[in-house]
Parts: sequence; structure tokens; C-alpha cells
Amino acid sequence: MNKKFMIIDGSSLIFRAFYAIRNLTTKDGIFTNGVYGFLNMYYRVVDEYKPDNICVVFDKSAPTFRHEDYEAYKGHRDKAPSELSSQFGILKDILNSLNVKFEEQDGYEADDIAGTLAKKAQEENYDTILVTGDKDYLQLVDENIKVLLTRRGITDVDEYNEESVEEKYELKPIQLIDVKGLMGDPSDNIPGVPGVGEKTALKLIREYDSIENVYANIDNISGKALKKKLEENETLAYLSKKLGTIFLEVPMDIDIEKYKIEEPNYEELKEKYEKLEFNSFIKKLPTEEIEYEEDFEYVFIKDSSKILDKLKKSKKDFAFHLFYNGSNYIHSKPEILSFKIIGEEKVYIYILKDEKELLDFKEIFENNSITKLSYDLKSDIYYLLRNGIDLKVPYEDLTVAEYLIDPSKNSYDIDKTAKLYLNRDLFSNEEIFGKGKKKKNLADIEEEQLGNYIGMYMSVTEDLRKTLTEIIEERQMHDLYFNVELPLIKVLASMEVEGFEVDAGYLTDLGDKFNEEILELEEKIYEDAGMEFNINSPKQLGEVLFDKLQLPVIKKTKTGYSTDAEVLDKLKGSHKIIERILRYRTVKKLTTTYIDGLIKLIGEDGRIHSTFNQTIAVTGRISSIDPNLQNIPVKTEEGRLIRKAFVAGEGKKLVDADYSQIELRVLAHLANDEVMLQFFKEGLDIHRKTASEVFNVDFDKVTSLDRSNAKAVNFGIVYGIGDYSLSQDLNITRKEAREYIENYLNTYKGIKKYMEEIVEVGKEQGYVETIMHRRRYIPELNSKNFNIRGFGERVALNTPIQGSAADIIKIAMIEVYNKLKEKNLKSKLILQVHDELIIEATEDEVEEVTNLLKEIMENAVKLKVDLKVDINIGDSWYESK
DNA sequence: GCAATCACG
DNA sequence: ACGTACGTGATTGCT
Repeated sequence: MNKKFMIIDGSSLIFRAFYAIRNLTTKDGIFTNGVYGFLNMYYRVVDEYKPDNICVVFDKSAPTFRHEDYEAYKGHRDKAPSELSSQFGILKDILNSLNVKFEEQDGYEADDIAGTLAKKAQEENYDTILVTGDKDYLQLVDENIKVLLTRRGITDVDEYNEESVEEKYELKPIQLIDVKGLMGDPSDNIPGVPGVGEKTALKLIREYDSIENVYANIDNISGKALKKKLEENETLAYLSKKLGTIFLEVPMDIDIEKYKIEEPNYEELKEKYEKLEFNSFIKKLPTEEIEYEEDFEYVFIKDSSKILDKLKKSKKDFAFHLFYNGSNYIHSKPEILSFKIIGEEKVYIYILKDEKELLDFKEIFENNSITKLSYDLKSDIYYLLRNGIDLKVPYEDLTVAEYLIDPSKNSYDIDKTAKLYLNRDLFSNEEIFGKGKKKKNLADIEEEQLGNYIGMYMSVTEDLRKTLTEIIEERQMHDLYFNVELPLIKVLASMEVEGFEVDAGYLTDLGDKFNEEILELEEKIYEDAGMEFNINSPKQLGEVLFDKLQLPVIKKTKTGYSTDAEVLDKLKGSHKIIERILRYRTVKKLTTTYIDGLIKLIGEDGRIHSTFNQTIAVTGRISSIDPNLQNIPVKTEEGRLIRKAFVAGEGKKLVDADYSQIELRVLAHLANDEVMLQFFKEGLDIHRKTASEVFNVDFDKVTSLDRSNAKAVNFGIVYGIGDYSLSQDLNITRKEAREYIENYLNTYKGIKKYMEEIVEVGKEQGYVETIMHRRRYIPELNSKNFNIRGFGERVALNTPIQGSAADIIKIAMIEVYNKLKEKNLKSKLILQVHDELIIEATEDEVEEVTNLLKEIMENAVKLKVDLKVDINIGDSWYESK
């Protein structure tokens, strides 16, 4: 018996189902009819035919080679409605969980890929079953190749083999191409011979076998009119035949075994079916929980030399982790060191008496021939680095791996990850440590529970490696993971260890000044209000302004009156209390967040050690907490004073480099907008140039208002602007805003096209990508809620821009870090602020560092537009920015 | 634990 | 989940 290979035309079935099943949506308005119909069919045919291998094929929206022959090919066909196109992404996502491979290729249609696969399978003695709603597939029927054709919607199928085709049409399957060549196909805009319909075409081919032979015998054709039509349209007939022929040589690596049926990921399927409200399919999923046999044994060791010996002798990769108390490792210390050598059962647990003991393990961590694995590796690297140990590559971190697979998660916890990817039930952090005030320390946990917790942690770390790395490889994120995100961990840990020197005395003095002013302002505000109240409470403030003082209400929030700066700005002049409140807010913010907040976090070394989070921002940016050093004031002179507290150490300087207009440059690159690319090439002020084009004035005559308006539009575009928001931002009417945007998009036509295309791509794929293939899924694109979908569309536009810029600076950081190390320089990278890098450089190295920083940043990646970096040097961040 | 506000790119 | 711009984090008040 031959093996059975089933090829399913996903595009055709989803299309059929979409029109056959009406109005099937989830309660959130996600259209699911196409996907539902497909799955119904899928389960039915798989049950009935029990194939050994399965592949689903899709059309791809790019123009196919057929358009080169005939421009009008499928010309009048309307674009699929968004309710349908949005379902392709959902279906592919489900296929992934079903572990069913799918194929699609630019320039080819689903039937071409199906045909190519079927012929190849035929050579390898498979019995192939093609499942589709498209009658054209019948031309592929052959020995060992059958077609299942849906009939009336998708409820029934007809099975065609060689005999049944011949019976029905009295022709060989391959001759159906000739029939189509003569009769054409209005749905694909294939012309055929005008005036020749199915009846005539069938008759002619039955009689003469092929189009070629029809023309060879043209004089024998009975019927003058028919003969004339044929003669006049000979080229058209041949062209139509060519267009109607399924292409059997799609260039692709074919390995039919790749499509072998695999066990689906039932956990994922259940989740996805629940989201889509496919209850009937949930019932099909196996219900019994798979019992997991624990494959580790934990050992508490008293003497570190025991495990040390083992690790030194072992040539195998190992998982490890340093466990600490509390939620922030920087303000804590490592308590427990655990190892698990890959493939071995034992999980070694060693309770550190002092973190200095880590030095005993230096040789192991600095061995560059074995891979070290961890879940939450940055904390480990931080502790090692803090103790003079440089964890050498190769190393891998499963937290980061999981983040790359889906950056939208709120947290990356090992118990949830283990459940999702390995279907293993772990104790949660909360179960072990408790929560709130009762939260326990590691030392308070009973030994057996601790052993099981750490044992599972290590064993799961080991097992996740294969599962997660496979997904990363499949998605072509190898480079992003291994050459960007993983090396970056060490760079971030190093910045955390280095910290930023802060002048506490200066901050205190500044704080005293601000506090004095706050006291004065409070008094005056109470006077203005005629009562004392808590100015910090928006509720109380609202009552004072809008009830007591009867000022006009500008805007409301969910809970009451809005009192934000925008509202207060509009109320300026109507009461002297307003300006005082604005001033109070400004000064209060500076003292609480930036003076008191920062002073609290200055370490014993006089430096602030922020924590950089690599797995928070969905776009790929890094974020900074405890404290956030990425939002230190700069926009107002008063706020900027805070930056005088951030200083270079003794005998050092700050070298501050920032990318000029990186997001607009990335946009110009992604959109391939000739006009904007050219403007950047000319090195002109891009906002001024934009103003000159959009408002149609000479470059030299652009007013500063024009320029700042153009600047707002440039920024707005990057965020997926709307006329409403722009009008608010620029204080102009909505109509004017609409005109600005229109003019803008007429100037930058490439950007206009890109904006439309990227949304379509997002809908089709279910995600968008950065230049490094960083992925963000956007389920919001499927919402029928106008606002949510609008949000999805803006995100689809903005994420590739913001995310690619993040990719670029990350690459630069790694190269800068490595170069400083390679050249044995003492200067260190200490901070990144999205488009800005700060190096604390020793005075003798300033020049060299300046040069290498600029060189590396400007050449981190090669885009269609040059990257430009501005550098400033100073003793404090105030001077260097 | 959430909402409002405001700091940054 | 968002009455209309993307991405973050800290502080304060209040339930």
C-alpha cells in the first residue's frame, strides 16, 4: 500500500466557507466563518482518508508570474473583504498548533504549489489526495492523484479519479486545460475565445484532442461563424491555455516526509478554540491530562567542591540559576546556586554563605566551549559580573526566547511557560513564597518543597530549550535571538553593574529650593480656593475648580472631572489659581519623582544602578526601572537641571551619542519612499523640507510655525495619525488637519502606500515584523469594534518602525560593548535611551571612544538611507545632551 | 490594584 | 480594552 499524501488548498476552502457560512463571529466580533468551515472540512477528510502526510497550500497576494503574461489576469476580481483576509492569519496560527505544515510562495498560486507537490509525490509513489473547491484542479488528476472537490458550499465533496473525470467529461484530465483555453474563465479573467462556451469547447476538444490540433484542422471545422471566431482569436486561445495551466515546477525544496502527520499541541489548540468559540472542536480534543513523569532528582550539597569537580570534568552543557529574595535582584543578593547538567537527572542545590563564593565557579562560567542555560539569565550575569566573573558565550536564556516568540505577554514566569509549552504543572511563585506581607524568603521554605521547586525550575529550563529554539528557528529569528538578544543580555547586565554616578548633594540642594516654592504655592492655592484641600487629589481639585469656582468643564474622565495639563492650559486666564496649580504640579513632579525618588536609589558607591528590562516592551525596546533613567526631564530648562546631577566619575567624561531622526529614516527605508529618501540624502532639515513641500513654500521661506507643524505631522505619521488628534495637537480644525495629512501623503506617496500595505500584511499574517524579523501579533486587527481595530492598524504601522529602530540600537550596543572590551578600554557603556547611548569615558580615551561610537552606530545596519549620529561630550548629562 | 497625571523617546 | 497618536515607568490618591 502506498502512503497517502493529502494536499489541502487553504485559500480555496476558506474562501468557499466564507461565502457558504453566513455571519459566524465571536462575541468580540472576530469573523470566524472561513476558519470554521475549513476546520470542519479538515477534520472530516482527515478522519475519512487517514493520510500519512498533510500539507496546506495558500495563495500569496503578490502578483504571480501569470500577470507578466497577461496583465488583466484576475484583473476585475475584488480584493477579499477584510472580514475574510483577517481569517488567514487565524487559520495559519491554528495550523501551527495542529502541527500541520503549510506552504505559500510569492508569485505562485495555491494550485501551482499543490500541483508541484502532487507530481513530486507521485514520483515517490504516494497516493495523493487534493482537497479544494476549485474545479481547475481536475487537470491534475492522474494515476495516484485524486481530487476531492467541494460541492455546493462545503457540505459535500465529490471524489474524482482518472475514470470519473473521463466518465464525466469524456476527456483525459489534462485535456481540461484545452477546454478552458477555449472557453476561458470569467472568474479569473481568462478570456478564452469569445463566443465559445463550455459546450462548444468540450465538443471541439473531444473531437480534436487539443487546441493545437483544433487549429491544425481549422478548415474542417463546421460552422462558418465558429471557424471565424477561432481564427480571429488564435493567440488568445493559446494565451488562455497557458494561463489556465497549473504550473508544476514551482521552485521549492520538496521533502514530502516533512509533511508527516504529527501530534497537535492540544493545549494551544484548546486555548485558541476557546478564544474563537469553536466548542464543537474543543470536544474533539483529547481530554485526559498527560501525566508527566518528573525526570530529576534534587540534591542539596554542603560542599561546593563536589559539584565543582563534576562540572569541571563534564564537557556537557548545563542549566544554572542564582535564586534571590525579593523582586529586584539589584537590591538583593544571590542566596542559592543551582546546576543541572543537561541529560543528567541530578539537580544540585547549593546554599551560598556569601556571594563571594561565586568566584570558586569562575572557571566553569568562563568556559567558552559549553552552553550555559538559564531562565532569567540577566540576573545571573549581573551577580556574576558584580563578583568579577564574565559569563562567556555561548549562553542561552529561555525568558528571552519566549519573549521573542510572543512579546505581548505581561510576564514571563517559568510556571506559566512550562504549562504552555511543555504541559507541565509547576508550583507557582505564589504557592511557594506566598504573597503580600506574608511573602517568605528562600531560607524559610521547607527543604523538600524548595528542592522540588528548584528541581523543576532547572528541569523545565533544560526542556524549554528545544521547544522554544525550534519555534525561533522556524520563524527565521535565529539571527535576532543568537546575534542580537542573547549578546545584549550581557551588555545590559554590564550597564546595570556600572551604574551612573549621581551628585546627591546637588540634588538635595535643588530639592530644598523646590520644596520652598511648593510651600509658597500651597498657601496661595488655598487662598485662591478659599479652602485647604489636597492639591494632589484630582478629585478634590476638580471639585474646587469646577464646583466651588465654577470654571467651565473642558473634559471628563471615567471617574469625574479631568484636570490634566491640557485642560488647565485652556483655563489659563480664567482664574489665577490655574497657573499656580500648573506650576505646583511641575515642581511637585520634579521633587517627588526626580529628586526624592532618585536620592533613594543612590547606592553606597554613589551611583544609581537601574534595572533594564529586556522583555517588557512589545516593540522590542528596552525599558528602565528602579529608577527609570529613560525619562529624566529634558524638555524644560528647569527639568533639565536634574541632569546636572548625573555626572561622569573622577577623571572621566560623558560621551553622549544620539541617532538623528532614526524613526523617520527607518520609515523612509521601510516604505522605500523615493522622495523622503532623497531628502535625507541631501542632508537637509527634514522637518523644514517637509514643510516646504507640504505647504508649498520655498525652503528658505518656511516659517518656524510651518516647520513645527510639519514636525508634528512627521511624528504623527509614525504613530498612525488621525485628523482628530492632529487637530488637537496643532490647535487647528479637523478639516485643516485632514488637508495637512492629505498633502503629506501626496508628497510622500511611498509612505501612503506603505501605510496601506502594512495593515493588509498584518491582517493576512496575523503579525507584523521589524527588519530583524522581530514579530508582534496584532489580534486587534480582527476586531469589528471600530476603535479596537483602529488601534490595531496604528500598531501595525508603528511597530515595524519603533521596533526596527530598537533592533538597530541594540546591534550598535553589542558592537560598542565588544569593541571597548576588545581594545581593552576602560570606558564603559552606561545607558541607553532608545535612540541615545551614553559612555562614561576616561579622559584619555574620549577621542577614541567618540570615534568608535559614531562609526559603529552609523554603520550598525545598512539601510536605504544613511544613519546619522550626533555626539556631545561633557562632565554631566546636562552638558552632554 | 486601578485611575489619573506627567516624565521620556 | 480605548471616545480617536506609538512605546514606556513613577507617584499619588482612593477603593
